[in-house]
Amino acid sequence: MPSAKQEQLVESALGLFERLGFHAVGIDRVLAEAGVAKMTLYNHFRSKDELIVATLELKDRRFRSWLMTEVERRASEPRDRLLAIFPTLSEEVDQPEFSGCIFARAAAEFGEMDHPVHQAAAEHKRLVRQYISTLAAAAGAAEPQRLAFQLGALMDGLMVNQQIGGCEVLCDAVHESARKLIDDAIPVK
Amino acid sequence: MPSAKQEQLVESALGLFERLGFHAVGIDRVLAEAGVAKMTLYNHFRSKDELIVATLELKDRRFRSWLMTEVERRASEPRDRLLAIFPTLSEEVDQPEFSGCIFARAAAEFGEMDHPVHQAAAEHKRLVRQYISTLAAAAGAAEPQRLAFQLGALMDGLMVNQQIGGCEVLCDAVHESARKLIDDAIPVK
DNA sequence: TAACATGTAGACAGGTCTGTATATTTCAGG
DNA sequence: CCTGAAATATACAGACCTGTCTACATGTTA
Repeated sequence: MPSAKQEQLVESALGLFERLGFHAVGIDRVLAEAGVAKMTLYNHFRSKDELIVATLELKDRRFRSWLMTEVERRASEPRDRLLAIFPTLSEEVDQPEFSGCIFARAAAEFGEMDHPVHQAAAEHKRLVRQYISTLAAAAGAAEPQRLAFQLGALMDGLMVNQQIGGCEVLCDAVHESARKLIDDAIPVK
Repeated sequence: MPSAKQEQLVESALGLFERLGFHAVGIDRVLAEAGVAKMTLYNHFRSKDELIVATLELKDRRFRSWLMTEVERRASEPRDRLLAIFPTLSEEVDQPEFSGCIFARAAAEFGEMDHPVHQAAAEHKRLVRQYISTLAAAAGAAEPQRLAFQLGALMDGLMVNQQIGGCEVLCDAVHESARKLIDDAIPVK
């Protein structure tokens, strides 16, 4: 049972880290935005890194919940749901304040594979792939995990390129890529 | 005509930034590794940011030159060269010390679009796309730029996922994606 | 030899960062 | 009303950061 102050801390931290990056945001700034004293932070978390991991775990739950809800709202057949991932994601990355995939950024800023932050990012990517793989299996893909890797890579490619220098055609081109891969991997009934 | 010391600075900086990140590496560490005095740095560059831009420009030239050389060595027909991009890139990302695309990382650490570092990263992605687009046009693609966006996104997706948590099947799955996209966009003669 | 550009060494200013220590306040439950 | 847990304000240590400054060494060229 997380306290209210704890939630507020993680919430503020997530917003700041998403906008400005992990190393670029100091603890004092998080505290000011959350309206919380420094000792309160260090009562709930052992270190800044532990706070970062908590923000990634929150974002992971939130992102996957949002993705699944949205995908299931847009389509009912597993095959159509696979395809619906990309218009859904496009809506997200088209937001003007979109600042890239926070998990990719976390893994980049904390490069050592055994760092807890890096591992939290890796776990998120794994879970997203797992969801895609489940959909692909339900849709009758011969190699659902393989398709999950392919679509996962497309998603990350979309986010990276959109953040570096967005472009009208990008989202549509990536969506078309996904359609071709899905069409090829899952025979139409 | 860049001085020898200047080249040494950029070279050391590139190595450190690739391994550890831009914010994580201080100037003193670059100076120690390069064996150069601090004033020498500030005689050649106005700021650390300017040094970072120089390292990105060096890496851009080096990466594209390597990519083109390798691709042209592996195949002679434009269409085969497009396909050869992915085994070539796979060789790079399979290195144990691979630490992700430094341009994506730069754009992540310097999020503001108008920051010189961000712009240098964007310029690199644009130039890579331009190369792909040229190959695609020579291969007879109907929409070479569109294919370039698709393959560029695949490249970034490969690099992000390999760095976050590499996997045997990833490179192969992405290569297969590229093959399908190319087959679909360029009719076999 | 003299002038000049280039690089070196090292201290320093002024700021930031994480994490700790201390002393005080708030507030709910018995 | 009293006790105790939780949060607060604030100062601080120790480290790191970028960028500047000064004084000195080196080596090339005229």
